[in-house]
Amino acid sequence: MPDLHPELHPAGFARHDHGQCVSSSIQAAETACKARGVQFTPVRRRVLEILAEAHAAMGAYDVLARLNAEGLGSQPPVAYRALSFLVEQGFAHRIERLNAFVACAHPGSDHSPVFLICRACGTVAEAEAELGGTLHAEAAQTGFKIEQTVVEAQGLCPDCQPGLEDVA
Amino acid sequence: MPDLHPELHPAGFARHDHGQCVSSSIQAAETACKARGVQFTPVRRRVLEILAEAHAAMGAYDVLARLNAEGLGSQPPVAYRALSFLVEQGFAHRIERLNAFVACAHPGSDHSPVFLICRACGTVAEAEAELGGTLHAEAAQTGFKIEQTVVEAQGLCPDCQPGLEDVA
DNA sequence: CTGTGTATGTTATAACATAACAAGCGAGAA
DNA sequence: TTCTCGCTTGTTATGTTATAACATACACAG
Repeated sequence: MPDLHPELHPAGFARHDHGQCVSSSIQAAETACKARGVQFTPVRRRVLEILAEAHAAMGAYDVLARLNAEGLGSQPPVAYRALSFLVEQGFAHRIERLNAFVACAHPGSDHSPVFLICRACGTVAEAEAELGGTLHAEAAQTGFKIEQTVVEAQGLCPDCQPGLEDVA
Repeated sequence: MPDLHPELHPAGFARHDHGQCVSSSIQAAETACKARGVQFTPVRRRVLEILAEAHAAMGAYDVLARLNAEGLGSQPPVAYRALSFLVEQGFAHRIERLNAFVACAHPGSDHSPVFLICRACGTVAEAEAELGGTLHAEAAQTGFKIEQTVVEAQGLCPDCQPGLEDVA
């Protein structure tokens, strides 16, 4: 994997109250878990916090290193299990392109996300897009029944485009 | 990786002359290479043939096994280099979701493909879609400059849908 | 013939992911 | 209480995907 600079550019291309968005992620997850009767355990909670704080894609082993530093688990399955749980429940997403994970930016709403991945700073922004309909329609013509879609765009975020600062 | 059944369902959801589509892939690649002044070496040609014949996504190590059986290379870099070349030149595509590769179904035309991946039989169909415009427009609002997109839909192809045969 | 560029061969290892089984623990039944 | 059931976590081991780094070969221009 190329270096993801997981700590840089903690915003989705816009400054915002970061502590707030972390705590709202956690709160949404807590509420949803209660409603669904699933457990929001310390490991799961902490992994979601780690992802939300990073506000960028993190590899499973990066997450694991954090957990390990805090005594919450040291072997890959611990991280993968927590990440799988978060993805299943819709609290986080997997970025196929990067073999990495991000906290969901729109927790609670049922959505099919579109990711904008900056190749310079590694920031991942989650957009909502209208592709679902178009795609389903196109697929229907061939008889294909879509269950799930992955849409990932790679490019340069506003902060990393030439003209303002360095070209990277 | 889940089993990809690389030999099954050799069509993009439609019967067609298979030998023909293989040879047209090869021919298009040969022409393009000549035009661009890059080499279409035996290994590269054979890898493209292997992908085109399979007409499904194949992992790099599956391709490597074939090469190895034919004495064309036995180490991972051989396969990865050839695959990278084919992807760069637009003769093949990488399916992120599957960590696998397919021969391009529309060689020659500059396109941003959409893949329909059947979770039951592993067939991968390549569609053209109009998403590029929509996506660019949405991204432009945030100031993000898209360079490349990945669109992959997973579901059931016509042959694998319940009602006709087994549900899988 | 010699240097340069491109491709391939080979070794080794990095990075990502999961199978399989053991152990802990809370909730509800007996 | 005590059992046992289901779920979560701990741990070992291994499987799978991918690349770094360096050596070799070969064609072609100078």
